[in-house]
Amino acid sequence: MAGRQAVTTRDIADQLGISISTVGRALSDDPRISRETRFRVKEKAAELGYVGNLAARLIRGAPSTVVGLIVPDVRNSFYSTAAHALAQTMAQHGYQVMLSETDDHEDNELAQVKGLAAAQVAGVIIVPTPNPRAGTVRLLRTMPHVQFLRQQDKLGDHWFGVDDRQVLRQATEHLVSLGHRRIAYLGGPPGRSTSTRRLEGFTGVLGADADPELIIHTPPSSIEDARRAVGTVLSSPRRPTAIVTASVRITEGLLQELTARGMDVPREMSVVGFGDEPGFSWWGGGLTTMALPVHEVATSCAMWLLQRLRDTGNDAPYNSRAAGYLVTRGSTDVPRSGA
Amino acid sequence: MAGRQAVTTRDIADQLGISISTVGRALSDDPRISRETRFRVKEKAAELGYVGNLAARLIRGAPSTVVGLIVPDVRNSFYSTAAHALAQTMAQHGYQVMLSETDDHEDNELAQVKGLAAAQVAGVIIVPTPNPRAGTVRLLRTMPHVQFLRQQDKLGDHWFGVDDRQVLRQATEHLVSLGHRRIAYLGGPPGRSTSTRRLEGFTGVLGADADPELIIHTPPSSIEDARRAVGTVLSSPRRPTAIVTASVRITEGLLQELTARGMDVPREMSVVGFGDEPGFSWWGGGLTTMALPVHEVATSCAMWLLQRLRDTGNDAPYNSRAAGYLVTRGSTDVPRSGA
DNA sequence: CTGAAAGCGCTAACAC
DNA sequence: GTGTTAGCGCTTTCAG
Repeated sequence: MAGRQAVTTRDIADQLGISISTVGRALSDDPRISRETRFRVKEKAAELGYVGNLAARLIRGAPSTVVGLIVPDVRNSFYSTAAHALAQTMAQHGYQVMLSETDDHEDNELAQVKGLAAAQVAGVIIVPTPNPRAGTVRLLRTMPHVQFLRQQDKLGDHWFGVDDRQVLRQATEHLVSLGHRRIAYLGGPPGRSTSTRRLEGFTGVLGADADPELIIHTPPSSIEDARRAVGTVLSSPRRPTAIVTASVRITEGLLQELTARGMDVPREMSVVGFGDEPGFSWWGGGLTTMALPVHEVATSCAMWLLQRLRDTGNDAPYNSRAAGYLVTRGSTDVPRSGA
Repeated sequence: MAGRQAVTTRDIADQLGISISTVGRALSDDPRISRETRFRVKEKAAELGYVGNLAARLIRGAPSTVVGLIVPDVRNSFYSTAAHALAQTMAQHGYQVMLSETDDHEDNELAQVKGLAAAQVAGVIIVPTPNPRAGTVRLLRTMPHVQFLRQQDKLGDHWFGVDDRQVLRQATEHLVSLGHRRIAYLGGPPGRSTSTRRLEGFTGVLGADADPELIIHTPPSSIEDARRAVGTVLSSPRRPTAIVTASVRITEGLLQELTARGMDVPREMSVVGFGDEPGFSWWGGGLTTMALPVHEVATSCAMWLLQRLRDTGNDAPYNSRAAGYLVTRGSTDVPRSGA
């Protein structure tokens, strides 16, 4: 690399033989500065490759132009979609995005929130861990923030997500309407707000027909555990005629396992997935699945935060719960033998 | 939100009736400060929820703890993988990651680089656009940076990527070894360094057998264009017995189109994909494809940058070209009729 | 062992 | 129309 030292307003002032404040004013198009001086300053700035020092502005009390995004893992398509929507929306409005991952560990979460606070971010969008540390809660209270997808009461009442209950309700209703009664549910363990509500959506529809033995909780991001769970379900004496899943990774595990076992879908087993990833459409005869408007939700979330940053007073609770929609493809059919 | 105002060292000093510098020293474990004072200061700091102001440190010349990542679009699995590897590695070493997207547009790229420069980032990892603006080049020269995946000579000689030529060579050799001669190539337009080298890998193996009519360039991130290209290839009078692709999205488009047409793979057509996305393993009888060690490459890239930030002197050229490997599944077989 | 003071780059009040 | 000055939060001399 070459010129380590960044050029400052002082450099410009010195080279032009004028004062630093004149330079500052010229650069910010202050009307008091003569057209000519303004021109000379800007020309020199361009020539030297001047780039303002945000840190210096920040310290003077200028509003920060950075927002933080805290997610478990960007590789998860929900979160990469969110990161994209956020980066896009924020860039359009002159903001920058700081990316933090928690790996769903509360200590990482706290460390990241501290980092963002130290960096003076203007606001934060967070997918909280199941049980945030007290420090995390306290720190977040000092900065504008919104929760995305997951919801944690202690973290305040600003939330953008999908209607998890509705999503699983609709998935389950679809199977029930086809005649299924013995349906297995593969989801994340309760504790995460999303998992809890998804399970509620499922049991809400199935009522007394819900068989506790066919409700299996696995770590929602482990494909391996999901595959094992599928094995358990299939070898159950009360083997189901259909399976619904409540996480993208679990869905992927399910598809892998069913493929490996050469299961005949939908003849032997109907399947409804969660989310609509690229490969889902060509799995077998196409996977029937619940598509989620993640991009839209993330964009709304970003827009709301922007608005919130402008209007520092407004702090009214805000909740947005977007609906998912069923994409019917080839993986669901009526049960072979009446359940 | 509550306490807008962040607490400063001054607040701590005032409340304890000591000087600001003592507080600063205590917080940084300066041995000159008595054990007791140090303790009182830290306790007070914790009580008030003190978080150092990075901007203030920065302006004093402290090294920045932020690195920038510039990618076309994080939703692309290559880049989300990179973002994850980077975030993870950097967090481990006390750095933070600023995420910038270019959407492959050079003006966005310039704007993002400017933003990162203004934010005083310590370094940058960039997937450059095909033709960076002069300003981008000039600005990048002033900060430590590494190129990731794509390579652009003007941007310097630090690069981490995969051996694109080798990847397409191996893919093509696999088909040739099965007996294919009439092979179509679906890749991005030359101009991007990666596309050029991938095409070279293909033509290098096929030599005189390469049929210009069967080499089709489409925007590497457009599934739609890829699908159309597949149509073109299939209706060609010199219809190929096999197809290789040179981008993930194009591969996805190909799979969709072949599925839609009910093509019998590998009997009617052999196919080798690019990258190994989750769904590829269950497409048809499994997609034979070139897997790429993106995570490993990204991690090395991050580690190298860290090292580079420490050792400010070292600026020797560094190139790393990781090999991809063939994953043989069910989508390739010997040609039905001798080519 | 602790305090006072300077200064990083920038802006805004206050001169002239 | 332009210059001077002060001060943001922090570290780092230089004095005690």
